[in-house]
Amino acid sequence: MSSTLCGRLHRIFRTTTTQTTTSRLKKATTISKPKKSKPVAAVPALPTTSKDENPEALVKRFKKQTDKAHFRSRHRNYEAAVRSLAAAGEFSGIEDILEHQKKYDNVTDERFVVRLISLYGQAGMLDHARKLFDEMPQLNCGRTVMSFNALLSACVNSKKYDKIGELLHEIPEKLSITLDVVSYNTVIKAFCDADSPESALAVIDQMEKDGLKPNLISFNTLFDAFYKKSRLSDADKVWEMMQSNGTVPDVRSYNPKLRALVADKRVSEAVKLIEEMETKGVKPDAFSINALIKGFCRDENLEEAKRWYGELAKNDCGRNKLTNKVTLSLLLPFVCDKGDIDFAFKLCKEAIAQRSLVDAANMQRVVDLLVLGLKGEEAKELVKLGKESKHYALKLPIDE
DNA sequence: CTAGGGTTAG
Repeated sequence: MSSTLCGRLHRIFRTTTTQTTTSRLKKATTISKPKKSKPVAAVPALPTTSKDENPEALVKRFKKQTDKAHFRSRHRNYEAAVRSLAAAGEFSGIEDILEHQKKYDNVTDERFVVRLISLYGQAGMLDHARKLFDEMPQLNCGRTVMSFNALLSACVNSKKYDKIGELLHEIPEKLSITLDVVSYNTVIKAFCDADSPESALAVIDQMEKDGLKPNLISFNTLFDAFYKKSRLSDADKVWEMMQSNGTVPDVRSYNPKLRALVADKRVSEAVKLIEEMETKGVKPDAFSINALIKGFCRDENLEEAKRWYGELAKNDCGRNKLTNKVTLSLLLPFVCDKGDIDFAFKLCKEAIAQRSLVDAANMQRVVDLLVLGLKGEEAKELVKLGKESKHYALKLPIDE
């Protein structure tokens, strides 16, 4: 059975690769070529906890820390280290710390190895991911569709889309692995990222023929791809498919549409869509509201931008640091441009209180504007708060 | 302890 399933899926991959999508897939492949010597890190640069530590020290410290079982159980620890090393281009350090993990008993646990495979993928180190997958039997660790899926996903994260067809051809049949919905969804994601949403649609067809039912994630992946390309009528067809599949949309189905409407300068329709979501019991989140804020900032509608920022706080979806950083980086320069110093001051205080990092130059601008606006006390307060937070070395203009 | 094989903006 498994051979039939993946044989068909592989055929879709092959056909689409040899037809219209060839150039696109090739292009997607060549895009990553120039960086071939240095793997592409798929993890966005986020503020890390251990900043400015030199890579050798980090590797050494990390290996010592992983002697503790408690430390090993927290995937976030691994992600932070790998992200930081990848950002520094220290791929041998990543290899060092991940290979080191083989000495722990955890390697017999497939879930643990899956985590390591996906870390290699996030660091853009697909060859290492593949090698680890191949070594699993020697490590006394059983392989199921779960580790195969981790490997597929590593292709997507390292943008090596052309490897997916090879893996589908080579592995499932040989290892008697039956593909599941996650496998198909990963292939859908690969086609979407490789700029071939048409092929991704073909995968949906194939999975239905193979007796697997597409799920929410299958459709949401397609929504994102079509709306990103402003292909609203294609996306409408996906809504119909979803409906006939009996799948109920969630907030992540609506968010790409909100962004597309805003990008198409249809902000009032986006607002209506938010209302529709609420009617249907789908609660808008920070992504939904940020889409609107972005539109109102662009249209220079200060009142509406402020109102929706208030909605963020009300819905308690402004808690996330990263989310807040995005909101504030949208809003702060705009509010300064509009000369609403009091609101800018409030935003800065909230940013500091929530420890969500915003661009230091933007915050300095607020200090300067406060001074210009004869609000010296507020300016001083902000400088003091920035200093206390240890994140901002703000200066009063008179200090210079 | 709660999670990490698959889906969001910049």
